[in-house]
Amino acid sequence: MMRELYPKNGRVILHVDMNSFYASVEMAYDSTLRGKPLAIAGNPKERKGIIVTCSYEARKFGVKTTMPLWEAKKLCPNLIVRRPNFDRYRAASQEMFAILRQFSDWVEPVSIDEGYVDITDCFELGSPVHIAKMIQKRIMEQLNLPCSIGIAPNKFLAKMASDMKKPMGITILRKRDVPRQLWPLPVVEMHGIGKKTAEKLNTIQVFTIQDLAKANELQLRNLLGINGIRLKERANGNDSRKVDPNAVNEFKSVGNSITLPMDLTNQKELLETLRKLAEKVSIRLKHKKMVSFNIAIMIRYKNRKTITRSRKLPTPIFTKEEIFAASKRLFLEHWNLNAVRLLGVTAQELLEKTASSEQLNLFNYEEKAKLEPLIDTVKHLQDKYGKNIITKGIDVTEEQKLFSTEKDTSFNKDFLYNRED
DNA sequence: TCTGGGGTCCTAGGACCC
DNA sequence: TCTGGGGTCCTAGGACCC
Repeated sequence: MMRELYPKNGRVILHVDMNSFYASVEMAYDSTLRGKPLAIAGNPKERKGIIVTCSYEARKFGVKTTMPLWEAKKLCPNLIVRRPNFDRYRAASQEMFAILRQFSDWVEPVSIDEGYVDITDCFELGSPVHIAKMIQKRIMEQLNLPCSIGIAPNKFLAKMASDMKKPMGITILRKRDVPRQLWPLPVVEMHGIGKKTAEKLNTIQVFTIQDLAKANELQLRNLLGINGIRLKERANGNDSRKVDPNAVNEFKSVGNSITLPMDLTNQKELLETLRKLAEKVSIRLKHKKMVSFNIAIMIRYKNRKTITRSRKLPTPIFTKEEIFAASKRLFLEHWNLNAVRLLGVTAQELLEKTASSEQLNLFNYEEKAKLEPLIDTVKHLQDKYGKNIITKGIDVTEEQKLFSTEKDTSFNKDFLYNRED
C-alpha cells in the first residue's frame, strides 16, 4: 500500500498540529470547561487583554487569535476566559513530543504545539495512515489532547495537509493531489504568505496558488527576492528541507520583552524594567549554556512606533550585569524621552559556552598581548610622522576594532606593510 | 479606554577592504 | 579632474509564524 502511495526514493513526513493547544490543555486540566467557549487571554488591566488561543466553540462566534478581549466578549458574551499558564503548556508539549518519539527518532519540534515526524523508515509499524491514527489515539488517550495530522512527501505539503481538517483530522496530500487540492486556494492560505506578500502578489495578477505555481520567475524575483522563487517551488508541491531533530537546539537568539502596565517616561523606572529583562535573558542564557556577541533592545513608544537598536560586542557576555550594562547603554543612547509602552532585551549571535568559547576568549587576549607592542610602535611612528605613515583604513587609535571579532585579527600581520590590492 | 510575547529569515544601505 | 566591481560586516527594519 505504502509503496504504491510513495515512490521508493521519496519520504513520508507527518506534520502533527495540536488543535487550539492552550485551550485544549486547560480543558484537559478542568473538564468543566469542555464543550464551552473558552479563550486564553492576558490581563486587560495590564494591557495584555488579547486572545492567545480559543476553543472551537468560541471560534463559532467569530472569536480569533490576537483579537482584543473586549471585542471577543462582544461577539461571545458567555466567553470563559483563562490566563495563560505557560509552564503547564510546556509540560504538555514535552509529553506530546515524547509520544511522537515513540514512533520515530526523526522528530523536529517547530513550536510548542507542532512538529514534523519523518516516518519513511517506519514501515514495519504499518501504513502512514495507520501510524498517524496511532499517534492521534495515543495523544488523545494519554494527554486528553486533540491534534490534526498531515501526511505528505515533504514538509510543506504535510503542513498544508494538517491544516485541512480540524480538529482531529488526518489528511493525505500527495504531489499529484496538488493541482486539485492546493491550487484553487488563494495565495494567502499558503504557509509563508501573509497579508503583505499576498497583496504584492496580487499586483502581478497572482491570486491563487495555481497562479503562483505558474508565475514568471523573473517577476517573482523582482517582487519578493529569493523568497519568490522558493514560494513558486512550494506552490508546485516541491520542498527539499529535511526533518532535523537537532534544529530545536540551535538557538539564534534569546529575548524577553514586556508591554508595561502603563506608559512610562520616568528614566529610573524604565531602567529598572530593563534590568529585570536583562536578568531574565541572562538566566535563560545560563540555562542554555550560551554566551552572546550582540545585544539588542526594543523600544515601543506610546504611539506604537517601535525601534530596535543593537550592538556587536568585542567579547561575549552572559551575566545579568553585563547584559544590563549593554542594554542600558543602548537605551540611553537612543531613547527620545517620549513615553514608552514596551521594552525588550534580546541576546543575539549566540555561541555555546563550551571549551571552544573559553579558548576563543583566551585566544583574543593572547593575540592582543602579542600585538600591544606593535600598536605602541605604530602610535609612536604616527606621533612622529603623522597618521599617513599607516596604511589607509586602519586607525590604531581604535585598536579595539582589531579584536571585535575572531576573524578581524587575521589582517593584523599585514597592517604594518603598505599593502595595495 | 484596541492591538502580547516568543522567535526566524530576508533585505538594504553604508563602511570598509581588495 | 576620476570614480569599477566584488566581497564582508554591521545595523535597522519588515514580514511572517505560533
